[in-house]
Amino acid sequence: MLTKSTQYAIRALVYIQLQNDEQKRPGLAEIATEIEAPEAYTAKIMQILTKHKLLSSVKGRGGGFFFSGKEPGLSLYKVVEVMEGDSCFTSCAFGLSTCSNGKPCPLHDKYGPIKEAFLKLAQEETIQSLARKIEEGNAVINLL
Amino acid sequence: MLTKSTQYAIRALVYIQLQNDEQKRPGLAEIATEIEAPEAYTAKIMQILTKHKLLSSVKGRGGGFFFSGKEPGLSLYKVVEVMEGDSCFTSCAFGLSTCSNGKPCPLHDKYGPIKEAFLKLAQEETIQSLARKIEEGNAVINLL
DNA sequence: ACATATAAAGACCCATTTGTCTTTTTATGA
DNA sequence: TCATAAAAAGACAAATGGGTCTTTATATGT
Repeated sequence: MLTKSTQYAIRALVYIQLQNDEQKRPGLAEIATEIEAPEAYTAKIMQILTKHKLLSSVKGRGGGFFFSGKEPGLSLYKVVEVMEGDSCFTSCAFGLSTCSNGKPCPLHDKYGPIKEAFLKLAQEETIQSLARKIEEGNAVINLL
Repeated sequence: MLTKSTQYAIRALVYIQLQNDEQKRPGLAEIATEIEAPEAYTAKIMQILTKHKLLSSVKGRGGGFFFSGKEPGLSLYKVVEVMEGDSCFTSCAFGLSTCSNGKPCPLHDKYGPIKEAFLKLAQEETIQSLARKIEEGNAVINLL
């Protein structure tokens, strides 16, 4: 499972993309309310994201968060990597650091493909592709 | 990812099954050493497992842990459920409590099958089936 | 019967994640 | 130009997961 921080990050980024698509740059307070996350904690998460240049921000009056068109699609993989590292894509379900094709743990053959599928999902889906699903009415991001 | 406690539990149970297959009942110290886990912490985990009757134990001289033949195969699902709950099998990747087929989050359709596959794995594989893989030389549980 | 080896129980501690509060910086609109 | 709205930064607090230590209960071999 992804950590709560990662989930907040993904929800926030998707919300920002949706707003950007309507020529708006949401601010922290608005984002936190919308994704149902504590405001101060959301601030921390946004700081991590901007520090790693996953999106842009401007301070001061009329400021807020946005994707500068320059950034290409932002994969979920990248977001997860920045928020919690990539161990959820790589580590052995048994917790064996030595687990490999040569020295497989008893779950290696069955769990491997699942991890693969998850990695593929994270690499192929982007904040933008998720936002599009919502815009096209194929998904919702309603928390209530 | 499974928690460290769950991983310790699975490793311990598989080791006990392997020893049982050779008519032995390993004790706490031996188990902890073998699975490379802190002894006192392993004790806590064993207490949880016995309290939930996932395996049996005897105190005193010559005591130790064992599966009374009565217990049928012990699924990984059951172990996970006892150790950390079942949210890793059920919860939404987006962290939306409302996520469902009717109100799908943007990852619902692609992540659902992955969760399904993981659940199936956990329900079908048992401590005994894992132990058998090791006995048949198709897997190892070596930590070094 | 008893000493002893062993599991069980409980109190405690540490690290990480999650979350809050206060202060500082900075861009911008009036 | 300058007051102010906003993000950035940093210190702190709470909750949880992981881990240790000490004491208690009990089964068993002698």
